[in-house]
Amino acid sequence: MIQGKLMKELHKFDESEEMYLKTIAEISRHGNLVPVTNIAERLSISTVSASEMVHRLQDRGLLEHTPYKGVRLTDDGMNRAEGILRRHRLWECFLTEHLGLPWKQVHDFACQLEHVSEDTLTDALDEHLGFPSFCPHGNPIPPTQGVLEVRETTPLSDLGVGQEGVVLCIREEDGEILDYLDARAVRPGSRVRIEEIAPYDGPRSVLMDGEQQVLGREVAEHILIELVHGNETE
Amino acid sequence: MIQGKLMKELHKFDESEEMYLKTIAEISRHGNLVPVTNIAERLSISTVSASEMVHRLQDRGLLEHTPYKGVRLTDDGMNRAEGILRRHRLWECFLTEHLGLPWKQVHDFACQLEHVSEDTLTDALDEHLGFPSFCPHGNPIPPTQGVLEVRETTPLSDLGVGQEGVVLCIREEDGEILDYLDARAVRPGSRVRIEEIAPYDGPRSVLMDGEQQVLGREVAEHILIELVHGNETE
DNA sequence: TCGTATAATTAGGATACCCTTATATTAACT
DNA sequence: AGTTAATATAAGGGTATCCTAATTATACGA
Repeated sequence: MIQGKLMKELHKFDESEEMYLKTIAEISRHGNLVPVTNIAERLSISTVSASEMVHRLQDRGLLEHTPYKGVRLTDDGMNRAEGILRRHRLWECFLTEHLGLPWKQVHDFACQLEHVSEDTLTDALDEHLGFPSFCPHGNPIPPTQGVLEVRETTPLSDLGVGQEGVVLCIREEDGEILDYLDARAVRPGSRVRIEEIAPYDGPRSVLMDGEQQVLGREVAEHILIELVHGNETE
Repeated sequence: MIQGKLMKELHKFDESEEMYLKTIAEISRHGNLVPVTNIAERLSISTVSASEMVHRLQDRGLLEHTPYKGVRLTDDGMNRAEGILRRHRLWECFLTEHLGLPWKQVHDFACQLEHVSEDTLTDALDEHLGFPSFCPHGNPIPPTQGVLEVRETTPLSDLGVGQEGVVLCIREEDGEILDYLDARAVRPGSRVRIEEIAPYDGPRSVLMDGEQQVLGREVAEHILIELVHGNETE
């Protein structure tokens, strides 16, 4: 395909591809296979389209698809994905610290900016920000090289009544939840204790930095905690 | 077309459309009709494609096409275009002042970033930068509302031997030239005097901030000057 | 082992851009 | 007025990505 230079550049970063890689990386977290269905769901596209694209990405050597099982990123794919997360989180730092924007906007804008940052730009940004290790939501920023530091975390939803911890990060795949938690001043570093859990694994009453709050289980699943005390998960 | 939310957002800003509008705005500068051929040329696409797109843009009410004459942006189109230039130039300020990147990269990155900045982001950036009036190359930054301030400028190529002036801005449509001039320390504010013009309207020998330089006519056309002295254009 | 729910694929379409080649049309100069 | 060069349009293609509906293949629990 012979095509104009300028217009070609528009598609250089292949945003669609990047969205897939990022999504897969976010879902897989623990190295397990990611069902194509989940990808489709998260991207709000049909399973047929997702399936098609998965094939394309496999052809490009970015992932491996085990039919009826799921998908796993190759090293190449993982590198790409981490690059995107890196860009995303660095931009989040900038948007938060320098522009003072609220979490929701920070996330949404970063979702756009992550696709238009070449390494030179990203690295310059990194330096400008003082090489931060975590995004405003507490997620680690993948380094240019080397392995992403993994921290031991427990979803708030797994804590039992009386257990205490400190918020390490909020899983940021979902923009909505960030808005919700931003408004409730739930931040990395917040001290939290479960006061009560409603029947049927229902909403949690928690003490968050001394403030009484009620959080649904779904929300609690997205808040990752470092246990304090010697308390074991129930 | 019913389509996924996330993926839809990828194309929300319609980069192609924006490239056309920006290009047309840059070429037209003086309110004249822009031949479709020129648009095609600048975007490095075929005239057929450009023609097609011009029709689309006309249908969208962004421009008016007078066959065999050219194209003119409507008010809507102009607003869109100025929005893009505003974003582009604000990002250029950021990339220059805060990240310390060289002109060429600044321009290239801004070309990407300009398509992914909503108003909220742009305005926050504007504030963060202290509401600058000009980009690093001296081009005015269109305000959110109100009219773009127009300055009286003369292309360096129009100056005669002995005439003097101050560089106001470099027309930044072309990334290459920025690299070239960056390396030669040609900046807004530089003092320049024409020492000699080679035959056939050839290369200019100029004194630029005391430095002897030779600049081709093409390049000189892109350097816009404010005349000093009472010197009239020859 | 069988049946069902889940996953994958096939078939047929749509859209937005882009391309080349060939054919009109018009402007503009002699 | 007539010819030419510039401009526009028509015809036929291509790619990437998405869709729905219908079909086929598989895994896994009863």
